[in-house]
This record gives sequence, structure tokens and C-alpha cells, in this order.
Amino acid sequence: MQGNFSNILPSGMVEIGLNAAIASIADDQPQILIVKPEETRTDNWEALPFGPFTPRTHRTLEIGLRSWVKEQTDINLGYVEQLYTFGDRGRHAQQDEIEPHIVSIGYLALTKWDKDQVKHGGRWQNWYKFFPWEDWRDGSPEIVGLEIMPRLEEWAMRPQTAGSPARPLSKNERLKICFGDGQVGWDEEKVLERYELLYEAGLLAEAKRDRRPSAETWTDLPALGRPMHHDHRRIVATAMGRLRGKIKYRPVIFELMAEKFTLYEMQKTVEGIMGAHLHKQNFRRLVESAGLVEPTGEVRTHTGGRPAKLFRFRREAMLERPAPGVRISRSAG
Amino acid sequence: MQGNFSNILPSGMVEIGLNAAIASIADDQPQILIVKPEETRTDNWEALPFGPFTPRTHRTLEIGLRSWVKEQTDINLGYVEQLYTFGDRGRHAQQDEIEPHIVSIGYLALTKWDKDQVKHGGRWQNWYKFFPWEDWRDGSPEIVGLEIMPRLEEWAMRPQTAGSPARPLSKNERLKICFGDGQVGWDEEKVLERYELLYEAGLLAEAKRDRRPSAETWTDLPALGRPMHHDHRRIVATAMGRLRGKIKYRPVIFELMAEKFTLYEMQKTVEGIMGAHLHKQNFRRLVESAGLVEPTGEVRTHTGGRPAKLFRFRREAMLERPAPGVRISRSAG
DNA sequence: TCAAAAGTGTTATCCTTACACCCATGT
DNA sequence: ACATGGGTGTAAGGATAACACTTTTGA
Repeated sequence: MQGNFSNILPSGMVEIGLNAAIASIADDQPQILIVKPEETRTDNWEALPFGPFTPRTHRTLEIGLRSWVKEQTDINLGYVEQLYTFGDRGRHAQQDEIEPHIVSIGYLALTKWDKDQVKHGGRWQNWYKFFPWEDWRDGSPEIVGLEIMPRLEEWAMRPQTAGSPARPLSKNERLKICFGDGQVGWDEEKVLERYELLYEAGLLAEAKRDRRPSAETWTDLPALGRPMHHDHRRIVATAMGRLRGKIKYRPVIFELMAEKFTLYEMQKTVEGIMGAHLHKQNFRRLVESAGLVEPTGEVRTHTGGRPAKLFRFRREAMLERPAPGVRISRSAG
Repeated sequence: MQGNFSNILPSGMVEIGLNAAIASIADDQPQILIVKPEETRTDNWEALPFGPFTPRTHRTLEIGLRSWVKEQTDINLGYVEQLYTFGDRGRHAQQDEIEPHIVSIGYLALTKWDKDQVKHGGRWQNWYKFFPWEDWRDGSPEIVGLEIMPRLEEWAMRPQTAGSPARPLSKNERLKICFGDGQVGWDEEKVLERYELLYEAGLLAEAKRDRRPSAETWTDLPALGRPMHHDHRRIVATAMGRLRGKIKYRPVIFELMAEKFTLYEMQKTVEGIMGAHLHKQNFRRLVESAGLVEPTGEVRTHTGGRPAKLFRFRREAMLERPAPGVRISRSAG
């Protein structure tokens, strides 16, 4: 239908898609809000809430995003942050090329958990279902050693295909930077870089859908993680990386916490986001000494152990430090 | 002309503007590339290279950007990074509202200095001409104490105007976070936050152009810094903030340096970008001990003092550390 | 000779990390 | 009793910031 206009349109007109990666935490598991399959159009892969930006009805991009989310999931978003604008024609070019070009703007939104919040149209999904290689809370995930590294090492050995651009880094160097090795460890912030590498190597279902040549090699092997509609998994990867980075220098973690919480709950939330274990004693000290939280005076019982003091976010922290966030100190177990 | 289509267009079609903040360093001064006034359309304020994204001719957003820059300034860009997508209708709404809505995508590009590089259409401008309050290399700039703080403090005292959104932070809190006070110092990364605050307070020529109510108060006083076309100064602010942050954890500084350089040149470059003085001895030690550079074995004479060893970027640094960048240690003088 | 930049050495301090250990509750 | 989480103390090691000082050139 919209393709009819392609002859008369000024060549600079495009459609803008607004996409929301809405994150929350339930039972220590980070969740992403998925719209029901009925809402999904061209495939039956899971999709984020999304819709076109219509300047006539939406004064700003963010207002447009909020209204699509409200319409599709009945959620009134709080914290919202723009991530990135994707405009590759190469991606998702399965049909004819006449289709109107879509540019996707991805957003990250954070919301406190409320199991009754979604009244229609939405459903939560553990984000590690899409990125099983990103959860290192129980040590190195099996999928990394068994599935990913062997295939990526094989891919890195293959000669560059003709069409690919001359890159400043070799495939082997990128592999090392993204997935680490003996020397360099796992950098939990490089979620997008790892996703892009797996896509390029043809190991994701999205690569096959988009007819990437590298995907032809693995026709028999299962793809990694659950795929998503259009470029939505790429947007979620961007969201995860951004959140994992931001948590360290902005108090965004409190967008995911209840008003009052124990330090253990806070640690579990941070661990869920980071996909890593933290050192308990140091976490507590760093959080308290940074002035990020203050005790409410109350305690919570039935924690499984001794009753825990309840804390709340200390807003003044934002005024005292240039970069108020959760200092991270990893832990072996 | 394009307005003619507004009746028949699908309501989701918009025009995307691609805008490049191209930075370089000349004589310790960070420079931004400006296109010649002839290229500028609706006003005679300085403009960045920019042009619409036309998916028919440009396969990706970045390719579109590169081709506009090449056409308007004859520069072949190297390092390019997307910054942000701005879509406020409130901004730049001086004419009738029928105009096709423009969404602006801002990019940061870095290029080594070459005075002969720009063969036509472009001109370099010291970026502190647009942001005189951002250069703290010679201590607190006069404009901060004499012009900015008094007016902002007055603005912060004024009651919130009816139309402005309920903000999580008060005006006074935002002022303190952006411009510091006795307790909290100057955070050189908050360039955009400061720009936005000055815009909201009506102290920038752009605010008056956009008919911001707050700008009416200051009709008699001079606006701060040189204004720019459309939202280009906002894009440059985003670029400066991003670059000041990124320099600390990515080796982007070498995009601005010659192949071989002295540590003093490198320090002067970093100081120019950060708008701050660094401690000489510690800078050298941090850079060398981080393995970011390696000596070439050569020396440079005529430095004004003892001959200096030449260094080059050590690419392996990218493989060894998760966040290879310039550790900053400020200095009083 | 002297200014200017290059470069080395040392120390105090703070932050991070790791380890050891005790406390209070529910089952 | 003991498992589980809550909570404190302290010491080693590393990174940072500050200071003092020597070296080598060009003007």
C-alpha cells in the first residue's frame, strides 16, 4: 500500500519505526516485554512493542514511543532513553526492494516489576533466552564453550569474503576482544559487539533470514538463542550493553527496584543485569560508602536468614558525585 | 515545495537529516568543520555539513553521511560514530507548521589535521567559539562567573512556567549538577546537559529563534557563544560530550594524532578536547604504563626544549584491556 | 646563561580486593 | 543444629596524585 507512493515521493522521505526494549526484574531474572504474536506481522518471532513515528500526532519521538507502548501493552513508561538509530538496507531485506525504507530507532525503558501491570497485549520474557551466552552468574555458560567458540574459531579462519568491507581489525582480533581468551576476560558491556559478530558469522537465525552468505555454511546446525522480529534482537543487545554500562555511573538501577529494598535484593538485581556474580561484602560497602542508599530504619524478616535492614535510594547522591553509580567488584563464586 | 505532499503522504513519512560534527585539532585547539555560508539556507548562522538521507541512493545512513560530507567539503571521512537522533517539533519551529517534519541524526567524525585537506566548501572553527564556557585550560572562564552563573541563578529562582513538564530534578539541582558549586566540581563530560540548561533558560540565540518563552526575559543581553544553524549547536554539544567521555575508555585520541607524535603533543591534544589541564608527569606515566603507546626510536628536535622521543599508537593495547583509553589526572596549573 | 620542555624518582593516600569472622533468624 | 543471608573488621596490593629534582636542547 505504501509502496504506491514510491514513484512520487521526494526521495528523502522514509518511515521511522520506534522500538522499545522495556526491561524489568522478576525473581532475579531480567525481563524484556514482548508483544503478543498477533501483533507481529511478517514472521511469528517475538517482537518488541513498536510502531511508526507520525509527526502529525506525536510531538516528539519519545512521546510517539510512549503512546505506542501504552496502546500495545497498557504500560505508562517512566524512565526512557534513546539507544541508537539503525538504517541498514542490508538487514531484513528478504522481500523485494520496492518496500518503503524503514529506519529503526531503538529505546531502552526501565520499569519496576508488577506482575499485574500488563493488562493486555504484552508478555515478559527472560532476556537471557535471547542471549544465553550473556549469563555468567553460574560461571561460563556451556553454550560458549560448546557451540560458540568452536564455530567462531572456524569462521575466523575462513578467508574474508569478497563483498565484506576492509576492517581495521582482523576477525581473530575481534573474536578475542568480544569473547575474551586467556589474557583478556569477559567484558559484560560488549553485548552488541558480540551480537554483531555472531550475526556476521552467520550463527543467528536473523542472519539466515536476511540471506547473509556466511549463514549458508551452518544450514544443519541450530541457531543460537531465540530470534526476534526484524532487528529487535539487535535493539535488545544495544539495550543490555547500554544498561550494563550505565549502571556503573548513573543511579538507573533504582528504576528497577521497589521504593524500599534490602542490599541483597539490590545485589541480585545488579547481578541479573550484569550477568555476573558480585562480591557480597564489597558490594555492600561500596554502595553504602558511596552514599547511594540510606537505611529507612525498618527491617524485613523472612529473608531466609537474619532480618535485613531496608534501604532507599538517596537522591542527594546525584548532587554529590559526578558519576553516581554502582561500583562493581566481581567475585569468583 | 516538499510541503505540497503533506496532504497525500502517509502520516508516517518524514525527512531524515544527516549532520556531521567533524572534529580535528590545530595548534592545540579543537576545530569543527563548518560549511561555507552559501550552503546555509534559512539563516546565515554557521552550519555543519548536512543533507537528507535518501535510501534510494545511499545504502546506509553512514554512507549517506559520508557522501554529503564528501560533496560539501571534499573530505573522505575515517572514524565516524552516530551520536543521537533529535526529533523535537518544538525546536526550530519558526515558520508555519506545514513544513515537512525533519528528524536530525547527528554524527561525530574525527580526522587528523591537514590544513590543505579542505579544498572547497568548508572552513574550520575553534569549537570553543560556540562553547566559550567549556574551556577550563586557563582556569574558570570569565564568562561563567560574569555572565552565566548570575543569569542562571536568577532563572532558577523563577517559578516554573506553566507549560514546562514536571521534572524529577528542580532547576536548582540541575544547575548544581551541570555547573558545579563549592562541593561538586566541573564535570567536563556534561556538555550537552549544560547546553540544554542554557537553552531552557533562554540564554542562547537558538532559544530566541525558536520562540522559547524564557528567552523573552533577556532581550537586552547578548546571547552566549556563537549560534548555529537549526539544531547544529546541540549536535556539536553532543559530540563534545561523547568525545570527552570516550577518550577515557577507547583509543579514539589517535584518530586526531599524526602517525608519530611526542607525549607533549598528545597531552596538548587531550587537554584541548577535555578543556582542562592535565598533570604532566602523571599523564606520561599513565599513558606509557597502560601500553597505549610505544617509542619509535626516533626523536624530534626543535620542540622548544630537550628533544622528545617520538611515539606511536600501540594497536595491541586494544586486545589487552577491556577499556583502553587515556586515564585522566587533572592538574591545578 | 636561561627558558622551556623532556624525563626520572619517590612518597602519601585512597580505592579495591580478598579473606576471616561473627550475628540473627527460620526450619 | 544448621543453613542462609546479614553484617563488621582488617590487611595486602594497586592505582593515583602530588612533589622534588635532573637532563638536554635552542635562543
